[in-house]
Amino acid sequence: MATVVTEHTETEAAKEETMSYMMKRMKEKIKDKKYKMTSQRQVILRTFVNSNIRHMSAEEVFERVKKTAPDIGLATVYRTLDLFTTMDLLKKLDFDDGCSRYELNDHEEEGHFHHHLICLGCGKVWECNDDLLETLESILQKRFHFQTVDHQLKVYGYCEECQKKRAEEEKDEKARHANEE
Amino acid sequence: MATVVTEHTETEAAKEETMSYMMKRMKEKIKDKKYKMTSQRQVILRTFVNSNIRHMSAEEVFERVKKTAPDIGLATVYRTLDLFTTMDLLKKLDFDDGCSRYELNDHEEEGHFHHHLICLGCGKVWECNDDLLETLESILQKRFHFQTVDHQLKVYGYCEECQKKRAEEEKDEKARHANEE
DNA sequence: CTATCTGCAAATTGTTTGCAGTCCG
DNA sequence: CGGACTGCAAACAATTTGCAGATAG
Repeated sequence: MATVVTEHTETEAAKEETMSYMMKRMKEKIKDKKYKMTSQRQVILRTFVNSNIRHMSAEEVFERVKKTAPDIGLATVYRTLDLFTTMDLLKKLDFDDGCSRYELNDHEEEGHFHHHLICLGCGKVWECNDDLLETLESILQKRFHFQTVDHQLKVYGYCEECQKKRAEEEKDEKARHANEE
Repeated sequence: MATVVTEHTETEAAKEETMSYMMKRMKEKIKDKKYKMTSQRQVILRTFVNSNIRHMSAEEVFERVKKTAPDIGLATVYRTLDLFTTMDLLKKLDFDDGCSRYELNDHEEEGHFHHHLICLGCGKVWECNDDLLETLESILQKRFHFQTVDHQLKVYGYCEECQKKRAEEEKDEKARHANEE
């Protein structure tokens, strides 16, 4: 299973701000529907805001949350992540590493998507905020009459580091071949 | 689990051609490495070429292959699909419906990707061959020094049919609300 | 002949569900 | 108080693995 390491640098002040913003959104949306505000739900949301890791799997969230709330069950984590996803607080992602990942859905402005560069070498994931695809929707609408709600672009390739590694490996490979023959 | 229904119309003649082309590629690649040419592998590849269904899950392939080769095991199907994917004969896809799907990787020209429009209503998948993203790679290279090998764009939204359905449902919903109050 | 491949069954892994008890509103 | 929510354990579904026998080259 590839490790998805995406650091996220943010000042403490900025964190506070995101924190209260997300909390407010959660409280609004929870009141909106007939849901309840439980300690588990608060802790899980807080985990996303406080963590430097931007994309977390259910298991990762579970491990982190257990430190604050040791009695929590994995099933609750799954149920909460699911709920938050339908509430648009989180976004469910898939990096082909065998499990779903979730990230804070803090920029909810329409039409501003962000993409993921997934390194096939080390599995690291970069984020790329871009409006490259801004016009895509209108094209799809015209050509397929398809009403776009969201899209996810995954780009597979090699990061700078792995490009170097691979170049060296290839060199070694060739050297070995030359010796064998 | 959403059903992925993507029909693929092709004349018998075209099928024959794809068939022999794919078979040739398989034989080449199998000889290239130290792999062996088994009847199971041939049957599985043939299944992809002959089927009208473009994207198949392991289970679907298994069901189809069993008709020709009743003794085959599901594990073999998985192992073969995996092998074919690393051999670039197939492409592994993920439509978020709980299982991986595979499609024939017949157009191997670089830079010509095709995208999937996934309907959030009925789960149907459309294909959209397009060069919209042709310039993407060069931008990523410049900005992130990321060497792109492949990318996958998934577009979520509603197909024409489901747009109508949803409009009606909304109307009904409103009518019901009006009655209640 | 022998390394690769296969079928089978058992094991793993990520996720979901049923249920009895707990807790928010 | 009552329905929503929780933890637990059992259930599930997709995929993987170990192994003894089969088979391609």
